[in-house]
Amino acid sequence: MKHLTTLQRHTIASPFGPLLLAASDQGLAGVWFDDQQHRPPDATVAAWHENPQHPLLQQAAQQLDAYFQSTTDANQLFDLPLDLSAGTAFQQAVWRALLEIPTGETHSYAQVAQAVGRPAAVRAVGAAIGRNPLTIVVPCHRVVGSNGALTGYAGGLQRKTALLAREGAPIGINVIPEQQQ
Amino acid sequence: MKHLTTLQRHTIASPFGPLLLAASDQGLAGVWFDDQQHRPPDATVAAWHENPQHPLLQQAAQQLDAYFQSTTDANQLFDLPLDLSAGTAFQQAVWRALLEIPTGETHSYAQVAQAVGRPAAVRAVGAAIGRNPLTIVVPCHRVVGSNGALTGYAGGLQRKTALLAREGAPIGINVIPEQQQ
DNA sequence: AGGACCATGTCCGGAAACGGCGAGTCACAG
DNA sequence: CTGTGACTCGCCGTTTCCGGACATGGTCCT
Repeated sequence: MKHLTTLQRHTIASPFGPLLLAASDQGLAGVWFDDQQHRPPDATVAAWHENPQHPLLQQAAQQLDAYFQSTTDANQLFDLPLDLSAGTAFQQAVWRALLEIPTGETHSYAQVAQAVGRPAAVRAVGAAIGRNPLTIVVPCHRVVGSNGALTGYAGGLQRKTALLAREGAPIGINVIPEQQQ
Repeated sequence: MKHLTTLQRHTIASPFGPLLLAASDQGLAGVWFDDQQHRPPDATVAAWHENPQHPLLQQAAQQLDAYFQSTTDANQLFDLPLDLSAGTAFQQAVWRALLEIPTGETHSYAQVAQAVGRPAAVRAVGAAIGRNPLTIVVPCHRVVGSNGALTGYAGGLQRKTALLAREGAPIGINVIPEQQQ
């Protein structure tokens, strides 16, 4: 991931743990769980400007709250400008493809690979999805193995399962009991 | 059963219910009851070409009609080219062995196993007979347990009994009253 | 520039389960 | 003493299932 500079940041609470939000002047640039993988290093985050007043951050916080509270019907959430410029061209293509997956559905990594026009780049897609900087907002949790296995989630399989469950998506096989995270 | 492609099909009526006929360019490839076990899936059948005019299918239909109408004397019925290529080598051997059983007789699974040179492969013979793609034409209904029990029939024991009865074959023991099908 | 890493998917081979059985055993009637 | 019937167990080709071995393509690291 490219180095992100000059960001505004703010941390909010969520049912799944604290969320760190980050915004550039282009749009929302980051949503991370405190303890997730591929999070920007603390040193980097410390250099950003803590700013609870930032309009975009407030807006994002509000929409996330709405997402967490709506127990059932959840459509067309998240209407925000996004700044995906931190990713490579390929990664951005993948992330954008994720935005097309409707709530309550799951696609396979192969399907996503197909969607970005690189049918064989399946593992690369997996890698790209793993680096998704916008947890929840870019629904990387809606991608599962073609056999239905959850296979992975930067925030932990526990959270992936919970997110899918509350979206009403069909949850596939083998949610490995232990070894989550 | 291997995947059969590019077949011509036609469904005819019979005293035992509708029969689906299928022909390849090698010969008659299938005769199934609508509701029998081990029938090709509907999706597969749908891909075949409905063709009532096909000479072989017409011929088969005619010979089947003759079989159903001849109340008593029924010899050397069914003079048709058969396409058994859908089966494994073993299955084909078994099916060919069935063709040797004269009308009005029954053989045991053990006898058939003997006939194909695998005296011990008795259960395997049973399995192979169960997959017979050419009901009636390949007389799998003429095989009963060595103690005379009917034991099984993909089209239902009801039909097996009736077929044997009208062929004048000795019907063995225990035609289980209920549980026919 | 080269090589290792992966939130995958496919293919292949071995192992186990599954039958349209039959022979052998045992327990009970007649 | 025969004869039945319920049960167990070995039989063997097929099917299904499972685990391991790859190919794959972008990134990241050296």
